Amino acid sequence: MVTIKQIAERTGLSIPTVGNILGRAAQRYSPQTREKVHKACKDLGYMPNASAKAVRQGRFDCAALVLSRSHQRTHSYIPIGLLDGIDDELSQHGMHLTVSRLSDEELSRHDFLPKVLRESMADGMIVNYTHEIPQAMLNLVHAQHAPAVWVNAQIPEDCVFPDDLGAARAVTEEMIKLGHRRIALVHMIARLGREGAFAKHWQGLHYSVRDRDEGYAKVMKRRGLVPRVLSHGEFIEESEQVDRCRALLSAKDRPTAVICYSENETYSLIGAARSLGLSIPKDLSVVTFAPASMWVLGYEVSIAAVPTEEVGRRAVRMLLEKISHPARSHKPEAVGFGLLRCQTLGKAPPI
Amino acid sequence: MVTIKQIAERTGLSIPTVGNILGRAAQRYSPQTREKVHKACKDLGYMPNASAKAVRQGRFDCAALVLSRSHQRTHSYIPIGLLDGIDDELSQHGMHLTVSRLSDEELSRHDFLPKVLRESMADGMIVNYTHEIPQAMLNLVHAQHAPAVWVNAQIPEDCVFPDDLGAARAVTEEMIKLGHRRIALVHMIARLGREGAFAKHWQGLHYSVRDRDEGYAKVMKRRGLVPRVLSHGEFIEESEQVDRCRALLSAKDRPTAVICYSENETYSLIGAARSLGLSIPKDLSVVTFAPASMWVLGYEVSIAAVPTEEVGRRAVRMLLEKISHPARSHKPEAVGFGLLRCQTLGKAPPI
DNA sequence: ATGAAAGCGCTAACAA
DNA sequence: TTGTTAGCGCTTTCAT
Repeated sequence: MVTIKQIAERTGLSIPTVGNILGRAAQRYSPQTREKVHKACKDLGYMPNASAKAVRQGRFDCAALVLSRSHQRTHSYIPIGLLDGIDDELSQHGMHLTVSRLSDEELSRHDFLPKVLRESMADGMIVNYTHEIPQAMLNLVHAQHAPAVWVNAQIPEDCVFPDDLGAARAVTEEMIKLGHRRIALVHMIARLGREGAFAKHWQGLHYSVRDRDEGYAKVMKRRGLVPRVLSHGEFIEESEQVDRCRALLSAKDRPTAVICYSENETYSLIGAARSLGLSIPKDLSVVTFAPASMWVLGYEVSIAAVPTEEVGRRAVRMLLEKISHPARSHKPEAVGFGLLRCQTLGKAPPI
Repeated sequence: MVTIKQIAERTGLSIPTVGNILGRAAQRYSPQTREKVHKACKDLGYMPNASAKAVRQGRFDCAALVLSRSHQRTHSYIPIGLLDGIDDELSQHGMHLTVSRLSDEELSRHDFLPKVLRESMADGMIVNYTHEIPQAMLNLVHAQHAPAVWVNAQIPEDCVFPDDLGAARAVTEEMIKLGHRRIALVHMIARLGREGAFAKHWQGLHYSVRDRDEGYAKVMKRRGLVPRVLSHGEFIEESEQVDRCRALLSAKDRPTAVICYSENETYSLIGAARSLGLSIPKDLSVVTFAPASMWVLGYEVSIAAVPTEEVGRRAVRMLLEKISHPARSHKPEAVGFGLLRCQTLGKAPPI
């Protein structure tokens, strides 16, 4: 490892001189000296040691992202947008990111915690522990003595999450504006855990399940329309999902517009629609919640675009605030969705 | 921040005593003293400062994961398995992970590099820069003076990647063993960049495109069969993909088995098959490359399971080797796929 | 414009 | 069994 000491020796200057020139006080020195130092650095391939700086400054210039690992099977992906948003915003402030995953089992065993939670190495944490946040998790974060911001979760304070409620409302309103009256919400609730249990009363489900349902249902009722949901409170085997969609779409009073909870439902629904000879969007409009535009069976689907990247950015900004003023707490921030209108959303057919 | 100094003051012991008790030399001290120290730590909420340790030990106990950001639009996801594999293996060795993304544009601007590449903060790096690795990238990594391992890329040394060649061979062999003769490979090459250009001769494409094609084609030829690929050397609009699959499947000599490059093709292909009334796997077998099992229109699709997690683990092991012995270089490691047989792979229909 | 001295939190060698 | 001393790489006064 090349150190400023070596640069000092090579240039015949003192250690602080080199440090100052490479740091914030460069203008105090003569151009020649500066040049000499920079040349030596280039020659030797010097890079500052982030840890030494951190020790001295009492600040890591680092944020930790804690990811929940509990639902690995069902959520095979990390929203890359979250990483993008977080990392972009962090690097604008000269900070970097360390990442760690934490499973439910590890929550209890204090001897088996990830390093990020055992040692201090970050100025704050962004916690992506979205489903019901266990007390043990709150304790762990508290034990860190570091400011924390939750993403993708609704808690009383210090959290940033996509505004699923507003988005569901907006999509429903938009469909009604297009003349739709029979609008359904399709959400095949996934099996929770190994035992095949599923949630009652939203228990153990991500808040978006409740909020998307609620936003949709409230607007429907306010307009005097009847909400129809396939299918909360019931677990549907993957193998049956298409059939259930077919049943929904072949009923006499079939919906003319469907809001899908996510990509999964969209594939089944559009597949079912095609197999019934329904054409999109003439006979059926489809909008789905998704992070980015998606093509299904030749259609570019209209999207309520989950603002994952913006959530990341806002979380970082909130975290930086908290790092500066640890005492202050912040109100929950709901980040608005974009509504991306593509081929699959159109006027209601005449009835 | 709570330091061992404060623990020392509170317990009336010396700083090194506290440090030793919390570190590797605990057994040298009396149970009472140890207990006193541990109690004080718990009371004050002490956590060791990772940076201070790093400075002193000349070792960060940290690996950096550098992600390419270049194909953000098309690759909206990070394979979580990679993170899982890397982080699991790292934490078994008391190390943690920092993450950074790097776009093609940033490669050139040395003033706009991510911190991980400007400062030293990791003992080594895992580089996930999969498409043609630019010289600038190699220079950057070299400038770090830190050992590096590439994942998901084929370079002359120090890389770990999924064995797409072997997997394609294995899948093709398996289909032939089941009696299939007319086997096709479906891969709708994605548009590269904004201009809609697409690759010739695999240029600018991920190695898996070439290797999956090659593995498939070689086995076909060796068995005296004719490889049929939809469609290399041609860019197919998303809106046309289903129609192209329909064309493929409605020809008189239609394939009885299809290997899909990825999820995308699988949706289109199975959609087309269903719309033609083909039943799966009676009339048509389907296998796709994918990270995990997937359900499409009611079928659980047979999978060549990309061993992303294992790639991560192996990369870490190779990296640790390199950290211990920086001079040694390692031969490329190809990690085998699992073949997950589900509903969509069956015997060839009688012709 | 440059350097000397001190110290961040932790650890390792050695002394007592 | 415990304490002393020294030092990792860097930054921050404060002299010169």
